Amino acid sequence: MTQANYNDYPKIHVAVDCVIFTYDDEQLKVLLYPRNIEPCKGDWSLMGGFVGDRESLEDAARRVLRQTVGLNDIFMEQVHGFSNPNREPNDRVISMAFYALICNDKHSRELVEEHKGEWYPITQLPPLIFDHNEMISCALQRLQYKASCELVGRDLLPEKFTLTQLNNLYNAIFQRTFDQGNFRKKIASLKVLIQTPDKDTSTSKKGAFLYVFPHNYVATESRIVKI
Amino acid sequence: MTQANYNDYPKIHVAVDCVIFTYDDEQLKVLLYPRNIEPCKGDWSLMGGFVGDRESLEDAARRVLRQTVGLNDIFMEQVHGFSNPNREPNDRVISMAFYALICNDKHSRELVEEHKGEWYPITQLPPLIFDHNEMISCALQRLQYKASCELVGRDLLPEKFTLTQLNNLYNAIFQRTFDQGNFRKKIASLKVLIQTPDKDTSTSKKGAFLYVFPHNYVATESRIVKI
DNA sequence: GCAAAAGTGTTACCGGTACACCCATGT
DNA sequence: ACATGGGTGTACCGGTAACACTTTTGC
Repeated sequence: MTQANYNDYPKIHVAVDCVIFTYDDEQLKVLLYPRNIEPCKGDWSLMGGFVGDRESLEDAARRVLRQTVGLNDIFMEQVHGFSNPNREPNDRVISMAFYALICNDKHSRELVEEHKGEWYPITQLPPLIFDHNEMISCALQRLQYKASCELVGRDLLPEKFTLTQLNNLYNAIFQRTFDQGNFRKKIASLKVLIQTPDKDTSTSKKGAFLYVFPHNYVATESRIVKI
Repeated sequence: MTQANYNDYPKIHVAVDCVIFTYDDEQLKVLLYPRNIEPCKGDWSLMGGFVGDRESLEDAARRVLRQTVGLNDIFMEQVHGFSNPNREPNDRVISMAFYALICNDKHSRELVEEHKGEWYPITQLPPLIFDHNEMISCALQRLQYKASCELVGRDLLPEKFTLTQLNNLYNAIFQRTFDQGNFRKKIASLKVLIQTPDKDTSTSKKGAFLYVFPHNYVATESRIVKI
């Protein structure tokens, strides 16, 4: 009886790299780090880590995120596997890119600073090591796709937010402007957000109603944005 | 000067598994194989293979496809990485699922028979080993997404085909029926297919015009199907 | 003539877009 | 009163869906 014997097959270093998005100052931003080892020491890169022996890709990504921004329950999704044998000059590493969405006011700024992390607007990214720029492009595409199918505010905005904030978030994600009136109508038609009695008066005299996501919001059935 | 030293990090077996789609008998079908080693010997599975030391995931998938259906230039795309440490009972393997589209009349039936491959309609899949059923679900979703953004007939239909055939292909992919008149209008509006002078008379007395894709067709700008 | 598949036409409706307009309020 | 951002209303246009209809041909 033939038994599976995988010993003859090569084993390979497997890593994850995280495209961490946040929304701050009306911009979609990505968290970058100066690489601390040669080659390319000091160049900008995504935060990553190797996958452990008994660890799934998702577990590895969660671990990296915990160590990077100090958060446990983060929305996170596979983007693409990068596996060109020459993608790293020194050694052979296959890396799975992930993207994650975090609220700007919930993560640990101390942890980020400790590793000299910097938030870069998606529109003003520096050159990154290896294929990390490509990872970010792929991640943005995924985020746009997700945002076109469902409301993504829960993961990027504060608990309570105004429709204008949500509108601006979508502007930032798709790098275009959505008409205010039409955007509000669309959101209203989805019937998912809950209007609170509270108003935000920081940006207007009239004050804008604050909205929240329902507790168990998963996804909407209908498309939010045509892509 | 700190140099990258990855020796301390674990190495892992990496594999690819291929969801090979074809269109035959008005059905979308997937190629399955009886597993030839224990555990689960004889159970249905996708065709896969380990990734070589100096091989990208894509190269490994192409190699598997060549060995499986005897074709070189196949449309093929990453689906998702499956990495649960316990996904295979005997050993730890991370597998990248790919999906591929092949014309039913171009692949090598001898090769397929040699390994006892069987084409199963997507609607009548048997239970598969490990997480292979999940791989197929993910692959179908990807295919539907692709087919919603661009015409996929080139990879699944014969060189020349009728609009009814294309209509039926879309019915099979989305597992619903598209109205004949509306579908034809949609295809016409895309202005990508080229009508040949030839007709297919095998399924009708009147005969239906045969169409071809232009040589360098890549993708349409506008959506074909709302999803 | 009739059946069957190919192919065209008609109409109603829904949703997106553009844009004008009203509302509330602090200064 | 007026500027500012919040919020609403309207009119148009294009695409989609449902469905009826015509065409061609073999039997």
